[in-house]
Amino acid sequence: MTTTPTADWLRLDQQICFSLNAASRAFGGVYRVVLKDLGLTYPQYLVMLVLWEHGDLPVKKLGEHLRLDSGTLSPLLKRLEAAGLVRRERSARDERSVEVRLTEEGAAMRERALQVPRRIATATGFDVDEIRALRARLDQLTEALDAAAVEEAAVNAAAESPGRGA
Amino acid sequence: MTTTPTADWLRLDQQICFSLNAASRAFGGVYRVVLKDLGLTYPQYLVMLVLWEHGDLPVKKLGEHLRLDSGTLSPLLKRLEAAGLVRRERSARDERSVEVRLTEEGAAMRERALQVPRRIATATGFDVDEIRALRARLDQLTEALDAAAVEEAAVNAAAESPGRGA
DNA sequence: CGTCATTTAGTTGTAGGCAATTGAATTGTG
DNA sequence: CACAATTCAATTGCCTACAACTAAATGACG
Repeated sequence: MTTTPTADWLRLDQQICFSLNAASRAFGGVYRVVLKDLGLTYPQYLVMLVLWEHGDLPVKKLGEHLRLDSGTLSPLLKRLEAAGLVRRERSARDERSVEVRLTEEGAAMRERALQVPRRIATATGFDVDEIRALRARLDQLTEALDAAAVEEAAVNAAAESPGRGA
Repeated sequence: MTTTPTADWLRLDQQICFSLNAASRAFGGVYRVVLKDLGLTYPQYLVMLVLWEHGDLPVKKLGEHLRLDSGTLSPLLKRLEAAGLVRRERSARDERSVEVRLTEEGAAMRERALQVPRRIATATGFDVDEIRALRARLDQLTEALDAAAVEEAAVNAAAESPGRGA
């Protein structure tokens, strides 16, 4: 049982989100180096991962896997297309939808990418089980935060227009 | 002891960095909502935290606390200045340096910000000790990654120009 | 004193991320 | 069928992040 003075709650080094941010950006640094020979940025690499795993997908599905919307994906996919790794084709069945397809070159890159996860895993200094445990913890955190964001948004909306409360 | 087929290493849901990214962005969502009445973005809030904790600081020091460089801080600080929370003044002793000072309004905002960490902590669904443990784990991860980035960069540099090896 | 390397902010260019809007296609409903 | 609501991708605008570069000021050293 550890009590903390209220004032200290504002200390930067107590903010979990700061540690999280720092770790995320540190990963960015490692990926930047490791992905350089593939010519990919980290988010582009994530898109390729999804395509390698699931095959061709509409932008919508891609976004669901990655939790990204079209505002982020559209320009990113254009860059992948310009790099020759991907084609974007309007679906014939549903003209609203755009299918993202791997090119030969994009599919071929998978082989070269196989070494990436191992290099990254090594860089973390964690073993497989530690990584798994941390992942589980983070996913749990994300779930709680997503739920809370909805809650908070509802509270805020109620505060702005005190319409019909429960 | 769990062996994983090499091919599976590319699976998105095995990438620790993805969980990390997702959590980081989920935090972003909560902070966006919680910080709305303060009119701050999350990185701006971090800057304010540092200033509240350490008082006026040159841009350089601010960047060291936050691991951000002038390319990120300069425009961000301009926005804080435009919002009236901060002043930027060329140091008299060293004209290269720019002191970032809290305005009355900026200092006063601290009171209103005191509630933020509690709301965020609640949103995580974790208790204080769980947060502390996760923070420690993440900081450890960041340290390992920072070290590895340097290693990898050295390897890459050596590969590009095979100059004098050890 | 003068020159040169270093330090410090700022700027530019590229790339994410996200909210809000737009426009086209599809679906549901009368 | 007609028309409204919905879905989907793209676009716009704003805010990070970071590499590479510029410009000004400082410090060290011959």
